[in-house]
Amino acid sequence: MDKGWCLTLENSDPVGFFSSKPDFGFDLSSRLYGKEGSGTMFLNGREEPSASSPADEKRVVLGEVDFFSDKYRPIKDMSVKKEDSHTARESDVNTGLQLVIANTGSDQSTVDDGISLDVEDKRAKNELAKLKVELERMNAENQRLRGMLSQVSSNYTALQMHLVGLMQQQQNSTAHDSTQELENLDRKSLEEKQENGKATVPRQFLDLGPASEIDEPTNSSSEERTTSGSHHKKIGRAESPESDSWGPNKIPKLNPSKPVDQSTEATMKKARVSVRARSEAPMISDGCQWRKYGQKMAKGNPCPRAYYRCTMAVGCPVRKQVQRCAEDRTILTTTYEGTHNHPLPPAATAMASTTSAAASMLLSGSMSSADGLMNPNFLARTTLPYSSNIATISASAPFPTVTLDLTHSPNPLQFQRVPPTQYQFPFPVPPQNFVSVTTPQMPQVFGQALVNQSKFSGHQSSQNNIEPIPPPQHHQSFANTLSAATAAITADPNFTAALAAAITSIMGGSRPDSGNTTNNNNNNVNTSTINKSSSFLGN
DNA sequence: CGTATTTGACCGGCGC
DNA sequence: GCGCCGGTCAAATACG
Repeated sequence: MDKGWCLTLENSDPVGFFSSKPDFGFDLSSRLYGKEGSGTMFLNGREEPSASSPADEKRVVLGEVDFFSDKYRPIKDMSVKKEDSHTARESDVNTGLQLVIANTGSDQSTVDDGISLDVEDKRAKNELAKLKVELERMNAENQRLRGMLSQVSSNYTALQMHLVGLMQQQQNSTAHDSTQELENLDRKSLEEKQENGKATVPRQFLDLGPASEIDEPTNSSSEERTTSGSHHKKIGRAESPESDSWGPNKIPKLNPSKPVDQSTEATMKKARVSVRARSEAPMISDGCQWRKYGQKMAKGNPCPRAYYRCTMAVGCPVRKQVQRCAEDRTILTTTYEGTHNHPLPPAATAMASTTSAAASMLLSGSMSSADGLMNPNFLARTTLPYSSNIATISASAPFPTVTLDLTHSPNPLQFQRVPPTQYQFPFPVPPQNFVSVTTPQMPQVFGQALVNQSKFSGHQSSQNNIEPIPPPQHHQSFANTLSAATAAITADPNFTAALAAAITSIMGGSRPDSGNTTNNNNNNVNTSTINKSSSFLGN
């Protein structure tokens, strides 16, 4: 094509013939330029030599060019004549496409060698393809590294928790409470089991959490929840040992005669994680499937509270309550309890890991707090220095509850008090790589969760979507928020217990998530609250 | 027709 | 002991 020629396409195609084509650009070799607005040109064009054509006539073949293979598939052959008016148009009756040729000496024509342009274009495409391949390779590598990091982190956590257990055991050996001794023995045996076990991650960590209960053996408040004979009818339905974890009936009553591990396990099961998030949807998306089994009007809130149970696996004990906030009905409070007894879809791992970590934090925090009360130094040096700083215990809640407030913009240093009876657990500022590194990693570390939720999501992750229902976008962002929350929680170097809990999930059987959750980020965990009942910590 | 939801009944804990 | 409350059950109903 001669210098000064400028070919443009105006797609007036009313039937969308061209608009349905890939929009990867134009083949510059033909010097065809898409004209957005009047109809985006999605086709590539190629100027074809036409021996018989006069100098003022151009023959242009429109076609598709495969981006990767660089193969060209002609679609339409058109020729245009240059006119004195500097502009010529040719319409195609079949497609409605208008090819416009102008002799204006525009800058597009600065390159007059179509062949060199073509070569350059191809080279660029090849380069791009190579880059893509490289990018994929890097991604794979990244995933692998994340897995390794997760493994290392898990091992570290296991070791640290083991150390904590040993230290506490030592402490207890001097201060003795028979129950404590029992607990220590229990921990030790559990740890030993762990060591002999398949995974490197301590399943027992979760069970160790509620140590505080044990620290307060005499008290009436803790105890024996589900296993005692009082509840009855529910036992039948529960197939897993954890199945009856939810319910008012299970409020702890300390029964010293019960094995320690049972009580601790029960406590773990009783731990709840509340997630506050803004959502117009009836439920937030957490990637699990739920079945509603009840709805009640709760006192002090005009909005009904809905009860759901996880239906992703038979006998899964996980329940959740969903209720709108009375003050701000755009805020949805979802409270989870229980541990899934099945693998979770990637989409569910964000919520799962978040809540699991939070619950673990709570439980371990209770232990630490209790220990801290008895042994401040120990506490300060071990698990939860933050909590020790603000660890005044609330006496109201029947269940230990962690509240993740995702309704505010991130303000890491802000300690926000939510319910009057709860105290805040300050998470440290998420690291800068919080989004790009930590978040994706978490799902790998935390394979299974304490909790999750349902069908609206499930598509946060590109692969393995179990949920059939495509999630609204806000669900996606919510999942990302959860990932961020998880990241924030786990970003706390002192938050080993949370890690332990999360890791426990892995042991729970779910395969690690590929961690491909991309981070978009409206993630904001600016606040977390811990609410510990009196029974939990003892007064 | 199978599954999910709704909704009133029921149960146990707790406070008075 | 009674009533309130939170939570669960299960029959009835709705839905696809």
